[in-house]
Amino acid sequence: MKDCGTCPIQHRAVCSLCNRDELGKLEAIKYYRSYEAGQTVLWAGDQMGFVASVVTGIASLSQGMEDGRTQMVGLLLPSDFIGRPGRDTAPYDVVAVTNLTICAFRKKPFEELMLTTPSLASRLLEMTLDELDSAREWMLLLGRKTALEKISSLLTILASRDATLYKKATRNGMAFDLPLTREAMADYLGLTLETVSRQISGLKKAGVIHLEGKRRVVIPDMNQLMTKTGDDMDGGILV
Amino acid sequence: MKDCGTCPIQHRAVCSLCNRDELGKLEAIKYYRSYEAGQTVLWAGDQMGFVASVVTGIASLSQGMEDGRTQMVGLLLPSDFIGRPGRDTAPYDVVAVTNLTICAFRKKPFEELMLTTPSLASRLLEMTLDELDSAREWMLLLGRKTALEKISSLLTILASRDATLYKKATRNGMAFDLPLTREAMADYLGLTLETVSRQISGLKKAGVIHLEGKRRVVIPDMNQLMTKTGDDMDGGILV
DNA sequence: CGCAGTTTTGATGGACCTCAAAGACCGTGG
DNA sequence: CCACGGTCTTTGAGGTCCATCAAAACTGCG
Repeated sequence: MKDCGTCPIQHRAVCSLCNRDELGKLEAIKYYRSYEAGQTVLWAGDQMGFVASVVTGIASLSQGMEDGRTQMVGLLLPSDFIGRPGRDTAPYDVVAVTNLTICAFRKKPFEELMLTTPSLASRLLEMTLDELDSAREWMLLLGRKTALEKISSLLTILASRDATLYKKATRNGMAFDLPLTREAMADYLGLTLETVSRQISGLKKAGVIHLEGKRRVVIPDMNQLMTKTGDDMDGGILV
Repeated sequence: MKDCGTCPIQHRAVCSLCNRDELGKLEAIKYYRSYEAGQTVLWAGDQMGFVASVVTGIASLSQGMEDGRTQMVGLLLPSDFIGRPGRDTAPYDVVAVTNLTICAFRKKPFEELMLTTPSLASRLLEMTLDELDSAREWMLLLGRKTALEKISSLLTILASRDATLYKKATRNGMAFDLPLTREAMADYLGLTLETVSRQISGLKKAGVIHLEGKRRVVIPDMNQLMTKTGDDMDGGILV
């Protein structure tokens, strides 16, 4: 996977607008790193020598309070960007949720390249604006949704991301793997792990979802799940 | 206030890195608009013909659910940016919290200017990354803090913003105006207005704050307020 | 004054947290 | 193969924080 030409995320990553020449310059300063599920990629406050794109796997961004309470503030999926040009310490803990591979760029040269490469800067702006939108959507979830709505929203999002990944539409009977532990879900949703577990059991008993083992979720009726999210469903296209 | 040279926010706004020549081009496509407190600047879903900087006053970004629940997802203060180049409908309601003046740029020409003006694009990226950080900080507040911690955090933030505005440090005995109604605070904090009122009464009874009228807040001991926020205080510099 | 909007205060209930223990899953080693 | 321990998950009982419902007090204004 040395070559950007065969990169699975090239069409969506920070480098997606770069031409062959610009990709060449990026290749010169890039290197891959892998982490196992559970490993910490960066601790909040660490010096960051690189910025990076997630190539495969999932990472989380988390913020903690002194007494141990933590809140996940972002899930990084393939093609998402880690780090911030112009700042040299990590603001959040970055943890590999699943096995993870990233395409890292040495920070200094990357920042220099940004100055002379509008296609890089403008794609990063676009991605950052998208992330800001997701963060704000999550604020609505954290501030106003009930536990049931939170869980349903998370499952809906994970289902549609899984569908996107395999280029399929969400549909009745679809199944996907839950990459997160109950605790990680709780941290993301602003709940306790017990509440997460109870709500999932509730959805299972109500027949909205089935579980195959602990980690595989089957959704017999996508519409039914979406009615539990509290969201407007006008945009929900079912197949 | 026609001239960017006398603009109070020029040094922090999206145009802060522009040279005289670039400012000239911006002046050609800009116009001021004013709104009274309570007026809606944009409805979610509206076509946006412009992007803008807040010059004076405060605006809020809010997201609503069908059943009426709402969550404020951002507070826009002087120098903050409204709108997103590359998208033409507003994602959130934008409401003038106080009397408000904005410096608007026609969207199409602004987008064209962005393509040829790196200082504009890079400043917007920087501002967007800062906003993303604030949004994530707010996620911690919404997901994990208690009502008392939420109120205390909001008061601390408003106090330090007020101090910044007048180029003073936060200090014991400082006073500032609460620009938000109880309901607006509740929408921002993910609480009900009754809970907001009760917590403020509690802080008042505990002597952590004093109220002069309903809207002016006096903070006799900034440190005491900050211990209520739940945050790490290592950075808190008192005068 | 009287009215509308905002804020305060009270009483009650419920959603979710906390504490606790048991059950399921999985790899390891006897 | 099964026993063993560790991790993750489920389930239960009880308590608390905050939402909800309701009404009164305050504010500003015609």
